[in-house]
Amino acid sequence: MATRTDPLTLEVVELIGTVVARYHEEYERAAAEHALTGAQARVLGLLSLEPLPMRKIALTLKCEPSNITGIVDRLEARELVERRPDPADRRVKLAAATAKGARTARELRDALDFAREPLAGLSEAERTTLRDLLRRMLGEEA
Amino acid sequence: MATRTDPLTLEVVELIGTVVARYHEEYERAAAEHALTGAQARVLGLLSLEPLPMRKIALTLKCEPSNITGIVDRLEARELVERRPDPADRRVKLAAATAKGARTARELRDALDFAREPLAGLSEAERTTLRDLLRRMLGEEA
DNA sequence: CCTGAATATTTCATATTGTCAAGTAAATCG
DNA sequence: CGATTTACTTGACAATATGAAATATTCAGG
Repeated sequence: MATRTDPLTLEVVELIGTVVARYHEEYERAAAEHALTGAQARVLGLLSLEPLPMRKIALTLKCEPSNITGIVDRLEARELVERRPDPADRRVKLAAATAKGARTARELRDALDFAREPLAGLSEAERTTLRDLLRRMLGEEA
Repeated sequence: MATRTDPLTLEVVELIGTVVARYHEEYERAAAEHALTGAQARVLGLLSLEPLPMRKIALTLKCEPSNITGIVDRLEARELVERRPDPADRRVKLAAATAKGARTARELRDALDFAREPLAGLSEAERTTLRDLLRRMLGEEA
């Protein structure tokens, strides 16, 4: 239990807190530039990879399915996303990014400079070390 | 610009995204155990360090001052925080954690095991390396 | 000192996000 | 076939966020 309070560990925890805060700021800023909220940007980002059932979006974002309905409604109203029937199961609605939505998602990703520009200051060997330490910190499943 | 798209950098960026998601989950979970929202927990955490003018809280959390009014209202209703006049400027109200609020903030901090337990799996030398890499990634000001 | 601009906070209107409970439609199981 | 489960939507409500307007106070210039 020595690691729970030793100064080094506390400092790393605090640095991670700073990383989290910085990441969020950047994410919200990038989303706002496209007149999207953070939640909308997250859903659009997911759907730009592949169409997903509403249920799956809720599971991924760990929120209630009823919440996703509204977010997709707003994205759909702006023609960034569309609902399609699932041919295999008529209960399911697949949400999919439109061409316009995919374009917006790409621009959003490009705008997300956080951790990309700062990482340029690290050598390849250092980035490898950082990757390995983060992987181990996040555990096996990551 | 090679670092903007090379696989190693993208993987590190993705790992950081995972860290951010995990941190948030844990933070919300810890707050919920005390029947607090994330925003309330953040404000209470700030005020447990020192009393602050409402304006300062808004600046720190990068949101509108009118937003803070409601959050402090709810914390005050639960006697976790109190508003005091600022003797130096009668326009200002200082929000301060009560004894009960300070206790809650401490429990909250202790419950925030994220990154503390996982870090136990890293040796001291590795934690030092991680700290230095994070510091450099965050830049001089961190 | 007095007036006008600036500052700190609150209030109000409004949008988004989140939860939960209830409702509808479709699939699945016995 | 009938009962249960699953997927999604709807409605009610709380919290959070923004922006504009209102109030009180401070401050700066004349």
